[in-house]
Amino acid sequence: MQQDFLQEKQRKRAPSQRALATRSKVLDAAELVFSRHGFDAASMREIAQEAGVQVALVTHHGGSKEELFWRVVARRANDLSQARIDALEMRRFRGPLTVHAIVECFFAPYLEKAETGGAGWFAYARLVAMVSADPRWEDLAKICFDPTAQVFVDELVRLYPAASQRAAAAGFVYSVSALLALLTTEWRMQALGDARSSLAERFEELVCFCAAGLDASLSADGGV
Amino acid sequence: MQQDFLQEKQRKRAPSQRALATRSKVLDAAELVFSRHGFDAASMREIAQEAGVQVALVTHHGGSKEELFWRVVARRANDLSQARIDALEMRRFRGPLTVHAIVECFFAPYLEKAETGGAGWFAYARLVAMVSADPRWEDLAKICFDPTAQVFVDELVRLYPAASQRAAAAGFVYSVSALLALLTTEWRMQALGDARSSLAERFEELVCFCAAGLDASLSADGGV
DNA sequence: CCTTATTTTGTACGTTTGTTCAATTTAAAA
DNA sequence: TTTTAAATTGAACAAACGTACAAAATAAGG
Repeated sequence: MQQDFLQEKQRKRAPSQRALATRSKVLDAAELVFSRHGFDAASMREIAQEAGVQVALVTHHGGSKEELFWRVVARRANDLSQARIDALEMRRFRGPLTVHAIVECFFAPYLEKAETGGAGWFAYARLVAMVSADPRWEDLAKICFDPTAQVFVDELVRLYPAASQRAAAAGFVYSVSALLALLTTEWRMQALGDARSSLAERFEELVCFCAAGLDASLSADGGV
Repeated sequence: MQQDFLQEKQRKRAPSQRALATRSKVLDAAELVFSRHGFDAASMREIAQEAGVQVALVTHHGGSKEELFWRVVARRANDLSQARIDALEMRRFRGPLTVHAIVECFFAPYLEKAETGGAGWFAYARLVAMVSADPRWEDLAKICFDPTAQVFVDELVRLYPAASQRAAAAGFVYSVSALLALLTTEWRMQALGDARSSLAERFEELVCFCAAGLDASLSADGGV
């Protein structure tokens, strides 16, 4: 479902361990630099420098700049999507789903990965925000994000049969945008509020926010 | 409060009417092109072509590319901020404020301008989203957006005395991010939902979403 | 009308960009 | 060990970028 939108050319030999390591370094560096400057302001040369390799190696492992961005985004997308689907399935065994539970199953897996998986996941959140905001990445979003999103939207519709698919999708987009705001615009919040709090606390607070918002807008919805 | 962060050089003559017209054309074109491609992918040459003038004229009226972006954002910021403050003041006369009313006073003025003020306001929403998402524009946001935002956050704190300033600011940021999502990522929603609806309908739905979310997260908040 | 500040034109400069390619080194496969 | 596919190097390319500047055209102020 994920490896087939830009396949490698056919190989006659297995890649060396060093080659695999460099490929990882390149993708890590690209992830970091893309998240730092955005797609356009990021340069292949800075990515190369960050990875400690030659510029041509970035092209060799990542393809064109645009292909490289696709690869970086797609690399973590499967992992995260699977964790979300799993969380939803697990949650089903513990009784009927609530809005709060649905939102939590979508949000929590990222939090877990971000807290245990290192800085890469934090950079990744910024990339997701870029993809979600820029129509230029519409196809990428369609492939990497939409299938999982659709599962959760469907779950919302099942919970609010009177609500329209459109309203559920809208509420879901609002929720995700709030999540991305939490992850990417801490500087904005610190400018408006004072004290700090842990990431986990803010997550729980956000889940409440979104669950209540979804409940209100989907309960009120006429269902056209 | 708004014209003094990048002043013009002192003039000995009033600008001609043609000059003012071209300046407007340049700012309009810049607004359009910035919103189309983002700051980095936008080029001074495309802005010039869009405005139908020479490249050097864009520099002459807008300054450097970065200064030009500041001018474009600041141009509508005052107008919109004033409308929001006015809406809040007007609303006070009609009885005590509710969360729903506070959110509506912040959201509605933009809707009104977008529906009557032409395509520029739609492009402007994308610029606001860029400024809000990119730390590079922190100072710009601080000058153009924060004062008004602070007023609304304070209003929330007044309504929920037990809630912390931090929680109120977070809820406000979530709400604004959802508003920007509504205005800038219609393509994402259409991918997940089916039927369409009017902008005004979606606005009212979003106000419900945010009001309920704010109420839930600010009522639950311990108030540290 | 005359003066000259300002606006507009046209062009050019130096830099950085993404991408390409031949040569060299490395290591998988036989 | 030999072969050779793959990885890596280093350099170069044309194109596009933001910016600067002198010359020409325009119009405000007196």
